[in-house]
Amino acid sequence: MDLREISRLLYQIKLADQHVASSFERETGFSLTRYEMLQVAKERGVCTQRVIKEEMKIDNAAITRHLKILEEKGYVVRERNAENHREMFVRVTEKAEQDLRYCERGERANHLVLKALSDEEIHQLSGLLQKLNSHAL
Amino acid sequence: MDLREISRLLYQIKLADQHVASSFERETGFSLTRYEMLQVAKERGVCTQRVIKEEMKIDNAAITRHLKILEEKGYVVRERNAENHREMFVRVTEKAEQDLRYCERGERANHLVLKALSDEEIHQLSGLLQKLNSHAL
DNA sequence: CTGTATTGTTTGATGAGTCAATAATTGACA
DNA sequence: TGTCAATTATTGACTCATCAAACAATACAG
Repeated sequence: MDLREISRLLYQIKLADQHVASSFERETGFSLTRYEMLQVAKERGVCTQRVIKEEMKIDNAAITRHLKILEEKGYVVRERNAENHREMFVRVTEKAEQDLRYCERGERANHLVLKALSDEEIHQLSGLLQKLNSHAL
Repeated sequence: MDLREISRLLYQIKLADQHVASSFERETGFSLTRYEMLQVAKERGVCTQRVIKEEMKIDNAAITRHLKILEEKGYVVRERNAENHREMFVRVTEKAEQDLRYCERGERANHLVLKALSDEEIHQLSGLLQKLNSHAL
């Protein structure tokens, strides 16, 4: 297993990410990251940006910027925690929930992965990625 | 298989890409993309940017910019094809070959993936990604 | 040949992510 | 109380990717 083979594999991951993320956005109208962000926020109920950051393993700066955009679009409401003014509470709006439900309903739900892989293979892939990601610092 | 599950999977791919690419760069000193680019160019011998673009499935603009950087660092030489002035020939230099050989030798060769996954699993992952990527336009 | 299409590369604008620096708030404690 | 450290969010500077537009060189149709 030499470096060349590894770089080939890693480059395949990069390509997969690019394809898959752009097709997700094309088909749902949501960027993958912001979709995930909304879902996390929705599942958590009202929560701070820190919680989202930890769950998504994304940079602080990215969180702030995405949430600003989501706020402008009316998908989330943000307000400082009155008891700890460092924290910012985030809550998804009814509008967001509607739009999410809408794009879930569309049978456009991501074709790319489903077309390429069987349920069994998707499950396998997910397991491998989880293993890989859990080894990252 | 609903959209939420899919987005989780896709987000895992994104995270894997980020982890893996940054650890590759940390450990080899080469950005994954530029490493791959040098390898492709090396394997092809003298070739045009178009060939690299097709092999790597990367945007034209990205190719130009990476190659400029590689040129500044003395890793490639570029010159116009005398017989077709639209084309740019690329050739990797001796310096590049040396530095590549050097970083291959280092037993630092990418730990992350190797630590996380067995050879068997890496093989599986590679197969799944290939399948996934071949379904992208 | 001469205009039109096509090809290969380059450039500019934009979006997403990082890290590092800063600000603001809180908590601990001498 | 006053200062020092830690926490949370924000901002700025940078990299890397994309798309679209521009460009120069070539090919080709009449």
